Amino acid sequence: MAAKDDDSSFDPCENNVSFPKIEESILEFWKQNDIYQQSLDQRAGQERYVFYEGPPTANGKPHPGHCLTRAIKDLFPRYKTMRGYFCERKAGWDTHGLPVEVEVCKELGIHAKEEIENFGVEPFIQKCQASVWQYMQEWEQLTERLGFWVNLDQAYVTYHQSYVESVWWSLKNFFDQGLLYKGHKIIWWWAQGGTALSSGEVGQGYKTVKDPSVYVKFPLLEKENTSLLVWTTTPWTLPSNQFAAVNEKIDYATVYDPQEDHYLIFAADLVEKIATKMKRELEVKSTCKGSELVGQRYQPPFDYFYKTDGDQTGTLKSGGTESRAWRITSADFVTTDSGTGAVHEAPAFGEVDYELLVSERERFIEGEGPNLICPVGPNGKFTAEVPDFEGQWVKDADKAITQKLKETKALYLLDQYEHEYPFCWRADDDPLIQYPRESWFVKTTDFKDKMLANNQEINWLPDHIKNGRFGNFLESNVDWSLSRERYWGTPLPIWVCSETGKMEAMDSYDSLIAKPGATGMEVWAAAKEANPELVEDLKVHKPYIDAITYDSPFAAGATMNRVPEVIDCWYDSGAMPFAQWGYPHQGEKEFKEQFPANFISEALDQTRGWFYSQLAISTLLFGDDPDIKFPHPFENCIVLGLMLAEGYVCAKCSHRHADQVKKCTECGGKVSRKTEKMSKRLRNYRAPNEIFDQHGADALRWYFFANQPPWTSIIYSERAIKESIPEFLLRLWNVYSFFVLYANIDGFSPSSISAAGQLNPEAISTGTGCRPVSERGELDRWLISELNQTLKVVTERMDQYDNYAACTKLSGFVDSLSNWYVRRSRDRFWAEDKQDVDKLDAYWTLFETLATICKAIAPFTPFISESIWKNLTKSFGAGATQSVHLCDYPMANEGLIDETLSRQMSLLREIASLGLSARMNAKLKVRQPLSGVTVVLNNQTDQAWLETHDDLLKTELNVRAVTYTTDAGEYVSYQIVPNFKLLGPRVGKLMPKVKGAFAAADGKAILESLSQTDKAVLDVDGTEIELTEDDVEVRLQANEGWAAAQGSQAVIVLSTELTPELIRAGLTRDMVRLVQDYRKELDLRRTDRIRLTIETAAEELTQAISENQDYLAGEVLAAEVELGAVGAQSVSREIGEYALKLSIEVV
RNA sequence: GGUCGUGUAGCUCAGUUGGUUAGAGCGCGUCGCUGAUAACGACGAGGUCCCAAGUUCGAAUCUUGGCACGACCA
Repeated sequence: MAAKDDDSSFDPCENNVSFPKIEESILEFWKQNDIYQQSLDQRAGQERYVFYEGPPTANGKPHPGHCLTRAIKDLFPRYKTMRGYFCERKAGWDTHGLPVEVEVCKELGIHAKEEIENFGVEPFIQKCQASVWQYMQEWEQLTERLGFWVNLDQAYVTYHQSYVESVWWSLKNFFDQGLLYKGHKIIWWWAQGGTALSSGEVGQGYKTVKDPSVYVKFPLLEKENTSLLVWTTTPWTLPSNQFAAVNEKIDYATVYDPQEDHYLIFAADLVEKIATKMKRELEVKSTCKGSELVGQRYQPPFDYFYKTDGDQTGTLKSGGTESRAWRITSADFVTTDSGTGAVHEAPAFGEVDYELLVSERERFIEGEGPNLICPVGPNGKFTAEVPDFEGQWVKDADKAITQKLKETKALYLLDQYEHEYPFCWRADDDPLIQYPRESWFVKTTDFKDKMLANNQEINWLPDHIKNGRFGNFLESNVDWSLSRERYWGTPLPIWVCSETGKMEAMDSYDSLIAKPGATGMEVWAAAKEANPELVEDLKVHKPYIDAITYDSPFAAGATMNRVPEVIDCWYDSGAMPFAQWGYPHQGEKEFKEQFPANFISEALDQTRGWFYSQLAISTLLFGDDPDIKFPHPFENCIVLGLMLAEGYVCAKCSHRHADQVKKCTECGGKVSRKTEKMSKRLRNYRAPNEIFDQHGADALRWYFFANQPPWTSIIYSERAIKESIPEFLLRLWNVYSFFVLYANIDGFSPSSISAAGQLNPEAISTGTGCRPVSERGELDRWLISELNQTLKVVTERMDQYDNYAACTKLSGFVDSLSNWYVRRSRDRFWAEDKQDVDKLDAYWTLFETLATICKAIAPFTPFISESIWKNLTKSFGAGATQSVHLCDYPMANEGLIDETLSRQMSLLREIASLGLSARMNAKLKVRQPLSGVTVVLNNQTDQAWLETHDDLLKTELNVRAVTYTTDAGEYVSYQIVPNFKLLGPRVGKLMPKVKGAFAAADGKAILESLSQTDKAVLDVDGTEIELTEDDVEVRLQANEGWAAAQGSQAVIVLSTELTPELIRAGLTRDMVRLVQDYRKELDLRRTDRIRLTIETAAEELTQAISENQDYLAGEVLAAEVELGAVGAQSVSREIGEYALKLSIEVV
């Protein structure tokens, strides 16, 4: 954008604008001048707008979904800053947890926990810490390139000591209140990784798999030759069987299998199904309710425990005794959807099974109920209690167990069953198992009501999240399973007495080492000495923290040792409202000033993640504080939809194509468009950087903001991103470059403005030749009115976090600006007299509009607006605000909104559009002047106004005259229709008849009656209905035979008769076009004056030219127009059937 | 199976409290413009508003029940 002419007020715009190139230079400008910091400094002391950054993990590459979150996170803080708020934006990084460990394991080529232990926890942790920053650069680059203004230099990091200690403080708080407890639960267990997974993590790993489906005979002890037929998809749990469950309400059949000469009991509804599967005739002997089966004893398929404990009984609380296990019980969850209607229960390996055990145990007096059978180790392998399968990984043992069942004839049927089963989300091949485990829990269930109340006060967008997904999740709240038996995470700050088992929680490193007898700190000191590069923060991590012990206050001579667990990394991120400041050990001021957040935003998958962890921790910690009102820790939350990729997939061979092609490049098959999940594996999306390089960050941002509400799923389609450019960015750019072009040609300069500052309307009004808006022409007043109307809507919508509606409004305005204001004002800019008042009005109006709209779009498309701003303010030097992002957001001046004018102009535009439509239908090109049009309005309210705009219509439609008529019976017929909204409630059921009566009535007569007496009477089946003007809507129907077009408010009729004079005028316009073409061909400057010579034998042309010589000369900037022989430098052209030669000479 | 959401033009989506000609952009077609020019504009074709029942004078809109898709959870 090098200035060719330093005298001009604006740098010329390049013809072929490259947004990515502009953006690079703007980034440089922001950096050089520290605009972000300035935008903050300028608001210091103002009311805060608090934003929390949900920390991403930087150990993977950022993908398009991150662009969306970062774009939305940028939009509202920018907007609010311009609205005058002080909005600091602290970046953050989520650094702990399984994802990091798994990455490091991959790098090391190891997998299981034992392998990590063999590698050594200390070097492993060090690797984790380093790995966290692996893609840091890419993240920072993306953040900057997208224009996401956030303070990266002072980012919070979840592994930092201060952060960890904040988390400790909150945990100690819970511990001291008894809210942190160790419990025994069935959890989803990742055996290879040796850790539990949270429900959110489990949810991410479901896959469809085929598992064996086994139907096993459980012989009943009290019934000869009869078995309960039990079904399971996890044969490996059968050795641990403790009960069989039926549903009391279901009917069970006793069937006879002749082939085996054996009786089987299972759900009556399933007899046919199972008979089909077995390809056997099964004979139903009798049926009974499930309740009749309850209590019967059976022999389990494996006797590892049964052989010793099979006869044990216990005393019931209700009196009497019952066998402890291996009998039929009842459970509601048993259905006949699949299987046999009888379910095998291994309480160790199923949550519902475990609950059943617990409720069974409660029937017995203390100590006499059934114990939990669990012959599987934490590594997922069978223990010595099951010698036949000892050491086998349970899932692998399925086969051997099935084989064994076959041998003992316990197996009745073997089948396959397809279902969803969870796998470890980070290690795809590892199936999870349900497993009993001791784990630390946070007692969130005690706070359910408070969390629900807190939730009610949050403004969720979209609002169905509140009582839908999030609300439901809170309703079914279970205690937070907090601990992880892993390595890289915030250590659980609890120390246990070696003697008494009593525990204490620590809230900081200092308070820990200040404990009497504290020792073990030298382990860290030694490591640090060996490697001074080690970051200090590691000292609060495993294994260093584990080394620290102190004297037990509970028993003399005993030591306090830390428990081995680390915590769920969701807890880390949920603690960020206070932990980002290190509160309460430090940062109290910052915390108090910036709690709660006004605004956060993440994608839908964070419902159970960050949204929940924040709300839960905050409610537990601060929910009872009378000074802290709900909602906290966030007030407004935009829940973004998932981002989908667009793919082109061959129907035949499934080959994937990156771009839209019709035929498959591999097999020639038909390729169809498909939207699907983004997947690293399929590489079905373009890297964000490629989008930035080709289309620019503003294009991507605008696409995100303006194409759909942010909570719908967004298709990341390069094609769509590209297409959104001409619609808005380029259109605005064209208007702007049009302005710059002519302002420079005319020497228009805004530099006369005193105190330019932010180029507010008041400042602009001081410019030389700038008249008050009220004195300017209609078109100018209309534009300013639309502009203010736009600002009004945009600020209203943005205050409601509705960026989509705001963008729609902005886009509509830019369209009006380009396609009506500039188009209709072009000749004003071309006026000869540089001091012409109307011309200056046009410049000032357009200048003000550009300056204002540029500020209005700044939060959305920060680059292009900055670029325009810099050029518009070029002539003021330091007199104008340096960056558009340092300006206040433009607010509507409602006094300048003229609703009537707006309505009238839209009517005028409709009439113009109808005129063009009529021309089109009559095949009369716009270049051909016509003698006139006749306009017939449905409603005369605005006729007088329209009549004052004849000139505009004349130019737009290229006609000589515009006439309005009310008596247009010749051209149109009047059709009247009822105003349903008004008449409906009044006449009720009569409405269909009224409608008929309207159709049958003489429209014109009724209209006349209305216009004369303000009322009319309609006869509907003998009932007279009195009508007022409002009850009737008029529709005009153009009669046949006219070149006419009808719209909702008017009919336009063209005079199609072409006089020779009109034809010649048309020829002249053709001539103008030819000359302009030729000028361009000769590469003349726009301001070059020429001598034009035309040579033609066509009489019609000669006459046309001489008749319209002045017009022609004016249009093509010809000093002279000569009819006669051309010289050697000429071209031959044709207009219709006429041939001619042209020559041009610059004078 | 449960919860939530979505279903409107070839594609992506709007459609305010129910009101009778259902809109936009892109794409497509036809044409125009040629001093915003590797732009720009106009016009047009294209819709059983997923289906069914109900409420109502009147339903894309409200109710109920289906169907399909998606997400989350079991």
